[in-house]
Amino acid sequence: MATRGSATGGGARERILLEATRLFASRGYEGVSLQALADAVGMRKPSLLHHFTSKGAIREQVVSDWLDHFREEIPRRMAEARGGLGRFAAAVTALVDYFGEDPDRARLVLREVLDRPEVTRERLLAALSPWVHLVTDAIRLGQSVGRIRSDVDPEAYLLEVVVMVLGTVASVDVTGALLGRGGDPNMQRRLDELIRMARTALFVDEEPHTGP
Amino acid sequence: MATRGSATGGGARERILLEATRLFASRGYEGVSLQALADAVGMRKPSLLHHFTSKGAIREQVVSDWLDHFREEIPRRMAEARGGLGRFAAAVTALVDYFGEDPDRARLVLREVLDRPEVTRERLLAALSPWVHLVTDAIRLGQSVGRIRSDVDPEAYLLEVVVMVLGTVASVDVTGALLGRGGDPNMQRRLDELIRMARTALFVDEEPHTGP
DNA sequence: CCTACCGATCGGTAGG
DNA sequence: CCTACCGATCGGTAGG
Repeated sequence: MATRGSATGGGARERILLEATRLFASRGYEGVSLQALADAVGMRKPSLLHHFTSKGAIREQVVSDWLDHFREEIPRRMAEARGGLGRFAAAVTALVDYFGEDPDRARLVLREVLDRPEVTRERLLAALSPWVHLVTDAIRLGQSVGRIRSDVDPEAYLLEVVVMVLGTVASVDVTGALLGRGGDPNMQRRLDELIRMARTALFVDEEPHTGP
Repeated sequence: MATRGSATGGGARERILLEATRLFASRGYEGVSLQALADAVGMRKPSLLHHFTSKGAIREQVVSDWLDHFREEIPRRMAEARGGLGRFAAAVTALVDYFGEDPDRARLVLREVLDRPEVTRERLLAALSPWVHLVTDAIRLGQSVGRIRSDVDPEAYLLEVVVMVLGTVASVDVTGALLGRGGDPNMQRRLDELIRMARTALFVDEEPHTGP
């Protein structure tokens, strides 16, 4: 995807997309002017439009770059995270790590969901359908073997976990204050509880997760 | 709160706030111009500013009206929802009902969280702190009696449930499509699974919830 | 990647 | 609650 990949010098296109992602995530698409984006990148406004045909085109590229990244990153992390908790923990941990390491990712997705429900629905449907089926098939398998609670609704369960991860990461600065003192170790505390809830609500009995 | 309460005729101020809530929720504060708001209300743009000193003042009023409503509505519903599931189900059901009956409420809150983290943190902290303590005290009590799982993190658990409710309601149009065919009964299906997850992750053993 | 510039729309004011 | 109008900024273009 990256044509140059240098730090700050080369790859104007990449620098534009990087700043656009950060700004769109924190202020929203409508809240970011081309002028503000140009300032952040370090060029004049019309120069942006030599790289992208319009402001909307920048948004599309930001979103589709993210979707590409997500689509390859999540399965990869799931594959390498084969610990003692099985496929479930690998999936949830991959999600938590992916969004946790850059909350802007979660904010960007939530904003697209709020700002453009129809467009975003179609995009997510196309990109995530295979992945959803992979996970829900695994859940149904676990149910037939008796390891997973029979009253779990596989698709709805998965979506609830995703919503919980996205919402938690995106809102940790705001909601973390309700926990008590302390800076942002609250993030980890929230994610720990999230994982506990997801695990407890899924498996028939508590796993002795003594593995790696 | 309503000074007149008539259908569409009286209470210009209320009509402005109603339309502003809907528009801010669906397009975001930056995405709604005073002109668009004036059109929706059915008056000219300068007339809006005879009722509110600025666009920002409209936003403040929308948010604080919502906070007032939320603060009185949630405890009220918790009080009257004394079914067989105890305080927990009352709280979660009150939350789910409150946001579920008008998804714009959830969208508005999420947008404020994303758009103005600092301001929103202080506001929610002031408004929700007492309510948070009420619920978490009840959880700790349940833990000491052995009815609630000892590994539950009370504050984090509550926030995760709130995040799940908000995220689910706000995104149901988008994420519901990943469930399968069907219109919006998916909303109920999602909320059912949400409640099941919240309950299972909280109580030591499954409740035979045969009560009302 | 720049200067110079476009019409349209922004939030808001004057004045009645 | 209106008409008329303000300077500033919006996304985008011309032309090099």
